[in-house]
Amino acid sequence: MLESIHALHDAQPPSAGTLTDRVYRALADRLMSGRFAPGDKLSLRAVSEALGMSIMPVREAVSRLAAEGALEVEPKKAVAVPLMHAGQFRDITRVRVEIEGFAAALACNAARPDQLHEIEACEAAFRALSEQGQPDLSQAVAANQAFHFAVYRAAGSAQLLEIIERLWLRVGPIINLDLRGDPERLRAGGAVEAHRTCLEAIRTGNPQAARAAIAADIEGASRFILSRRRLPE
Amino acid sequence: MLESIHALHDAQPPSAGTLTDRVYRALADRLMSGRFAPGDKLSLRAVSEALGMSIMPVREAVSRLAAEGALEVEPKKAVAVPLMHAGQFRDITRVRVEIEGFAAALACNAARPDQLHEIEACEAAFRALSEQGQPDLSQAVAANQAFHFAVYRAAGSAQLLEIIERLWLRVGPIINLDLRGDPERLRAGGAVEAHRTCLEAIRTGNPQAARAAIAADIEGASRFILSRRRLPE
DNA sequence: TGCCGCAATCTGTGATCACAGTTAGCTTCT
DNA sequence: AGAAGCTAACTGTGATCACAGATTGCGGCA
Repeated sequence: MLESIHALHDAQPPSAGTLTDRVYRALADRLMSGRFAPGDKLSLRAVSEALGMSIMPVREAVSRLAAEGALEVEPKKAVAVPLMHAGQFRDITRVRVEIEGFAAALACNAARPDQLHEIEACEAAFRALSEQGQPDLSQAVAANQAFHFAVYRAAGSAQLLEIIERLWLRVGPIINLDLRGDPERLRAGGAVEAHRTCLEAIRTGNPQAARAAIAADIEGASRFILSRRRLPE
Repeated sequence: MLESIHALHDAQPPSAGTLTDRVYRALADRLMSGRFAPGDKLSLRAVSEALGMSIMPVREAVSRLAAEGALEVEPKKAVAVPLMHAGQFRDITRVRVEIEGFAAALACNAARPDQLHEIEACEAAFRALSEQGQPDLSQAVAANQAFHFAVYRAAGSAQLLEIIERLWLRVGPIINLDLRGDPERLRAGGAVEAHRTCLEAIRTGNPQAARAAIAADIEGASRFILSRRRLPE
């Protein structure tokens, strides 16, 4: 079983909404930021005890995440973070390039000034972290995510944003677990340059360039991960 | 309350999977094909009684659909099919044009011979239905859906297919409820021509044409629905 | 020493019950 | 007759219990 469950209670108390919502956010956050690894198993009872509630809210939250493909639940078997074959990873990468690239292109024409400022701040924060000698990888994961979603939010499409969130829920355990564990990724992947190029494209209103920059970022990370050959098949 | 719930038991017994899965499929099918209208209310207890089970499987299925945005559930209030503002509908249409267009483009290079045959059969079936004097609108809805998903399946991307299914789950109550109630849509929308053009593009391996044809189909239906001004805001 | 098999434990699934907030209809008062 | 206020029924949420299949590890046999 996964010991990190026992740290689930450390989540800040947003206390908003139902218990189910709280469990959902806690699990989703951990999946997206790579604090769960593919193959990790969860137990409804263990999670519910760690969170001090009955299993009812947990099973509903898990059920939602399973519906989104972020968790895998086979009848009578422990729920698990899905394993992903290399082929599936290539497929989801292709889809991300198209969809997240589209969002970046939209952002060029739709970003309000305050949103542009936020994107600039996120870019600067991520670059600052990357240039440190011993980057805090956990912060780097968060900063990278913050930049991407600042861009996607600026696209002004709620539908698109939800779709992208679901994609990240699925690739988070692969992308961010990897990033979290390897300082080299920050340099080799070329993420810093891609972010800078993307920011510049949004600033100057160049949709094709923005799309290309996001595509380069996603494909760079993908190549790096596939080159490790840790994915089955 | 919605009387059509009482007809839920007429679903063919796939009997596969858990009770929750069966309920999920039954509700999803009805949403996607427009047999639920925006604003319709559901009761967990009513559905469970109509299906002859406890409310447990129903609430899990509903919870999944709510996570996908296909149903709306506010605490302590009845579950409802979400209302959609005109602005939201325009947004989702824009996203569908991009994503479903991308799938059609992929299909041009990825469709196997048997998949091309299936697409051809679906196109012919839909055209035959449309050319009848008194088209069976219920069958037309199903035939239209069959054609689109034959194309999207041929794209060979499981990720894309899931995303598109979720989009249809959300627009189904609007698109298909409308189509189901108005014979005029079959003619005015230009769906038959769009399907033929799309089929021809896949046959000849022309991704841009396929993308344009799907875009024309989606936008045609969207224009028709928006012109009715039945959507709030 | 190594492998097979059984049994205890753990898994999610489903039913039933209790509860608090919402809704809607009826009664009652003006 | 009409409107206001109260009550009764209905809503989803959460807890607890029962069950059957999967898993795991221990014990015995070769």
